[in-house]
Amino acid sequence: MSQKLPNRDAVSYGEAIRSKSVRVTKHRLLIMTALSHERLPISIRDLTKKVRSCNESTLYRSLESLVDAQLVRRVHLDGAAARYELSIDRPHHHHIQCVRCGLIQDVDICVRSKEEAVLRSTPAFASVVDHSLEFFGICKPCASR
Amino acid sequence: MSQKLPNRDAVSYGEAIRSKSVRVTKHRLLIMTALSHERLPISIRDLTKKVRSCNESTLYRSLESLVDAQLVRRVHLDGAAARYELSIDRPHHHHIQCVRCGLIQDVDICVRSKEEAVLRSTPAFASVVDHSLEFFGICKPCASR
DNA sequence: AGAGTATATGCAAATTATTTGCAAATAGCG
DNA sequence: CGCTATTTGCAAATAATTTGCATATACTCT
Ligand SMILES: [Mn+2]
Ligand SMILES: [Mn+2]
Ligand SMILES: [Zn+2]
Ligand SMILES: [Zn+2]
Repeated sequence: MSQKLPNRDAVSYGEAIRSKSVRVTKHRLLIMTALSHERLPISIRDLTKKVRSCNESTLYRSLESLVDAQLVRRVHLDGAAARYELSIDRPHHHHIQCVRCGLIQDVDICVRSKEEAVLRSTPAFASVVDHSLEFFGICKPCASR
Repeated sequence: MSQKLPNRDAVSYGEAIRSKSVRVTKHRLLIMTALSHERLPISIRDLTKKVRSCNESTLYRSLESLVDAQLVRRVHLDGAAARYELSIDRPHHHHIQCVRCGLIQDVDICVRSKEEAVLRSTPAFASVVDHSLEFFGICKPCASR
């Protein structure tokens, strides 16, 4: 799971962005490149430290666009702030976080195959377009302490 | 799925709370009773309107305790604010929300059976204690509009 | 390449969400 | 009932997210 960050170049992200009919801007490229350097979902607060040239409002607005375009995923773990990670270049996945120390790791379990069952059980819905899935546990160091 | 709110009395919630070695207070009983009247996860902002006698700080702190005690679940759907729902009196479940209109419905699909696989794929973790799972889709009215 | 238009960004301010300190109130225990 | 650990109210701090508006920029068309 995870690891092996392809670290593509900005041009390549430009193509990815354009293909979703989202405007390719300097900031969006910077944001996606910054995210590509992260191994785990990062909060906007932390991202501002990595993309200094980008105003915080722009971060919020750009990430919103990128999430809509499915180039980035928004993840809710502990704490009130959302975190973000690239959703291209690495396989779709989810996370597990230690409730004691906050450690986060990727996990490759997914529920996409359950979407059909979801639709069967909720006749009010016509389709499933996305899902969020996060596990919480206790990491080994915390368990043996 | 869902529906059929047992609407138990405060005494009964008192026992549930005590059984988790959490102090039984007037506010906690009021909060759990208020939650028992909700069909869907509710934000703290909305909950303050239902539990007028309870200070907002108390709501935050009480809900934190109740979540820790697993009597309440915290749910992240659209928007920045967390929502809360009782986690007793009705079976463990998750939700699906329409990305167009915000409609929320309960879903009985779950991933508990995948926890073992999660542990196998993340050797750094000793146990899984919880998970969050939410689906997003398009409801039929929105789909045919 | 240049003009025109829709969209993005900076900046400051507003709003919303959550957390905290501390004194007073209360629950649980004997 | 009296004691002690917790909880609560209140006000204030902090954190997170959103918004208005003037300016800058991306993309389309010529
Ligand atoms: Mn990840
Ligand atoms: Mn529910
Ligand atoms: Zn998935
Ligand atoms: Zn579940």
